This record gives sequence, C-alpha cells and structure tokens, in this order.
Amino acid sequence: MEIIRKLEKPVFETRPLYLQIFDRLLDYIADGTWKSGAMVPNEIELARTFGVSVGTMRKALQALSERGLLTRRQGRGTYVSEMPSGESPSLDNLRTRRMDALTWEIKSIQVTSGLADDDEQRALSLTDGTSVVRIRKVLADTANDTHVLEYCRYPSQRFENLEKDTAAHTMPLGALARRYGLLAAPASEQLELHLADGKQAKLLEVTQGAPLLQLTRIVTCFDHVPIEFRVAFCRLGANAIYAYQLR
Amino acid sequence: MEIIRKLEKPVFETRPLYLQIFDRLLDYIADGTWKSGAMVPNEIELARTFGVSVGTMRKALQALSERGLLTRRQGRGTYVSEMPSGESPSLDNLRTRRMDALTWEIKSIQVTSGLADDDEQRALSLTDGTSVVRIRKVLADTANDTHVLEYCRYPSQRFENLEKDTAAHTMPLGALARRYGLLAAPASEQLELHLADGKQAKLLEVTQGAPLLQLTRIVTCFDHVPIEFRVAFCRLGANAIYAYQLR
DNA sequence: AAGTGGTCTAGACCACGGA
DNA sequence: CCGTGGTCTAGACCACTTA
Repeated sequence: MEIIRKLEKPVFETRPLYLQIFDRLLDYIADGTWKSGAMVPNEIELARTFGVSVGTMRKALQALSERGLLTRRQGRGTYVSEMPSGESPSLDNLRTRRMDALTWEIKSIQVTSGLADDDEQRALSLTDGTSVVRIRKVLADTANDTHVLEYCRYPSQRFENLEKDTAAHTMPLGALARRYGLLAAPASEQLELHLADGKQAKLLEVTQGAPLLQLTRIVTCFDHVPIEFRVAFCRLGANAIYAYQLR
Repeated sequence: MEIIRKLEKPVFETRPLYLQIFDRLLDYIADGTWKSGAMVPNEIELARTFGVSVGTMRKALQALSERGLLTRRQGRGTYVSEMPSGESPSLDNLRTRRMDALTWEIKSIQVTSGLADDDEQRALSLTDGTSVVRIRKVLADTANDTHVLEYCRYPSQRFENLEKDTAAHTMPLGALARRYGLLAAPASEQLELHLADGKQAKLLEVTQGAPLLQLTRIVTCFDHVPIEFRVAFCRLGANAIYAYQLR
C-alpha cells in the first residue's frame, strides 16, 4: 500500500491526502452513504480503511467539521450534521433584536420554468438556451411584522423535475440540494437598499416606493458550480434586524 | 522543563498548551515585541524557546494565521500581518457592485468625551459613572455617491487621552487598538433599515425620512472585553452595496 | 543549496460521555 | 468502565522561495 501510493501519487494526484479524503467524505455525505444525523466510524477505523495515519484522517474530519458538515464531540463521536430539513426557507440572518430566529409562514408560492435570461445565465454560469426553474415565494413573520418576497432560480439540468417536486419547493437550500445529490458550500451575500416597485409593493403590502432591504446571493457546490441564484426583498418590522458575523 | 510543566500544569493552567502559546504570541503582537510586518522566528526555533514540540507550536501559529494576525507562506516564512494603518476608517463591507473598495473622504470629524449613557454602558460593559470618548465622522465617497455618518465610542479607561490623540481619530479600528496595546478580535454586525431624522438628513445631505442602512457593531479584544461601539448610518449610492461572506 | 512552512506518520496520554 | 475525540510528541519527507 505504501509503495502503491508513493508510485501513483505524483502521476495521478498531487493534492494533499487529507484533501482527497475530504472530497471522498463530501461525496459520502452528498450521496447518502453517510446519512444525515448518523454516527460515522471512529478516527482509527477510518484511517485504516483509507490507509492513512490517524493524524491525516483527523485533518480531513476537522476540515469537514469546520465547514459544519460533521459534528464532533469529545467522548461522543463524529456525526453527520443535521441540516435544517424542515420547511423554513432559511433566511438565517434575519433575526429579532434579541437574535431569535424568525418564524416564517409561506403566504404564496409560484413555480415556473423557462429559458434563463441574461442575469440568470451570468449568475448561474449557464450558456444560452439552457433553462431554469424559478420559485417565487412570499414569506411573512406576522408577529414581527416582517415580510419577504423571494425569487429563487435553479439550473434545470441539475434539478431535474424540480418544477413538479412540490415537497422540495419549501425546503431550505441545504436540504433541497442534498435531495438532488448536491452539497451547498458557504456563499457570499450582497445587501442593498431598494425602493418597492408596484408589484413588490402589492405582494409585500406596502406603499410603492417603500424602502426594502434587498438580498442577493449565489450559492455554489464545493466545486464552485453555482446551484442557486436568489434575490429577496425584505420589509423589516421595527423588531427585525439582519445580523452576521464579521471575519 | 518537562517536569516543571507536568507538575505545574494541573494546578495553575489546564488549558491546552497551544492556546497558552497563542495568547503569549497575541501579546507579542499587541505590545510590539513582534512588530507589524516583521518576520518571526521559524517553527523549530519557536518550539524550542517555548519548550514544546513543533506540532504544538505549529497549531498555535496556524490559529493566529487563521485569524489574520500572522501570514505564513511555504518557503518564505512567518510574518506579522500588516494591518491597514492608513486613514481609511474601515467600512470594509461597503463595496461597489464590482466589489471594489470605496475611497472615503472625511467630511467632518468631531471628538467629545463624557459619562457613558445607558446604551454605551450596555454595549461596552461599563459600570455607571465611567466615561467614553465619542468620535463622530461624516464620510463620503463622492464618486459613488455614498455617504456615511458614523458614531464610534471607546472606553476612556482603555484609550487614555484618545480625545487629544488626533492622529488616532482617523485610524481604522485595527490600527487604533494596536496603538493602545490592544488587539481587536472578529466581531458581529447588525444591519437594519432606518429613516433619517432631521439631524442625520442634514449631515448626509438627504431629505428627512430618507431610507438609510444602519450598521451596529461591537468589537471586543480576544478576551471578549469590548473596546468599540459603533453605529453608522449609510446613504448608499446606486452603485454601492453591502457585501459579506456567509458562513 | 539552504531554509522555510506543508504534509504525513506512529505512536502516547488526557478529558469527556455514556453504559 | 470503555470508547471517543482532543492534545502532544518527535521525528520524516516534500514543495516552495530565495540567494
């Protein structure tokens, strides 16, 4: 084994072993070999099956743990992180002033599909003539007087028949992606101020020209292939804020 | 040395060695023993001087590197990260649509001090009767039509004579903190929509009631002691956005 | 060629959690 | 009590940078 690796590595794969293992484990999680919430074998056993030292195995596991895909606890073991699989369409960074999560009610949902327009092509790295599934939602947390109009687009090629998969329409992205054998990586988000146009005003029950917080994000897999393009317009109640952790 | 550590550790200090070293190195950087931009000794030498193995030393160095305080490059060595020491009062997350940094001009600056009010006491964990230095700035990037009204408060106790230290008033927090022997840790920030009151409207050259993006952040040292309480009101031009990296 | 950090190994002991 | 991950050691070799 030692010799095989020493011979093959320079030719076929020069990346660090722990990163190669990282990717293999990523596949395990994405394709369900390791199911959400399940306990995974211990370090020593994993190291043996991959033919590496415990230290190297550990580095791969820690990398996954840092990215939130595995949860490790001393004395307990290593578990596949439970992704929020419920109905909440994660707008995690919208919080109450006391940093509690908001509780969303889906007021309306509308699913269509069609050829990607210029913006969608650019955002999702699609070529001309490819199509996308579009999901438009109106969400509300009436207790906190906060309403969101959300436009999500997914490349049809990677999300086959998403249009008809109604159960998937209300899932947060993490769960949706995994349902289609994909793993969403951390993304960046952009915020700007936007004044409501007529249509937005109607859907969000505000007057035209009311100030909204506009969120734009593009989520990719770990291989940097984009899988979601989302634009959300938020009407924030007096008690609602957008909070996040600076680097 | 070995014996001393084995004897003393359980009594005086049970935290992992690499974290103890992390803190010592943090002090080196904060107090200027390791100057900004300087190269630090190599891992092996450091490990010897601290009386630990290279692996442990490495873990401490990497932790500092992850937090952006050290910069390590294979073949080059380890350097103390250069902090932005210029005049720009870092509003790093405000960007143009193309993600370029904005270039700020200080339109006005006003420095006062006085007893901390309730909000300031809460934000900075101060007790009744302690005082703060307040710096109010109006900043503008005229090219991108973006204006910011920024209120910063610092505990007088940790920033002695900051009121008279005019050079410090225009520094970004990282540089300011280091000038006073402190090291700022990553913080969290809150965003909300705010409608300009009369005073804000005048300072930002907008009409009263104009929508502003309000940023609130509290920055602490690595020991969680708060050192800055900042509230900023931003009038964003059409080309300006607030961008950040999701976890 | 020399020196640096990056990767990898093969052990050891410790602290925690659960049976 | 045992099994887990967390810490720590003392090496080895590799890849990169600079002189």
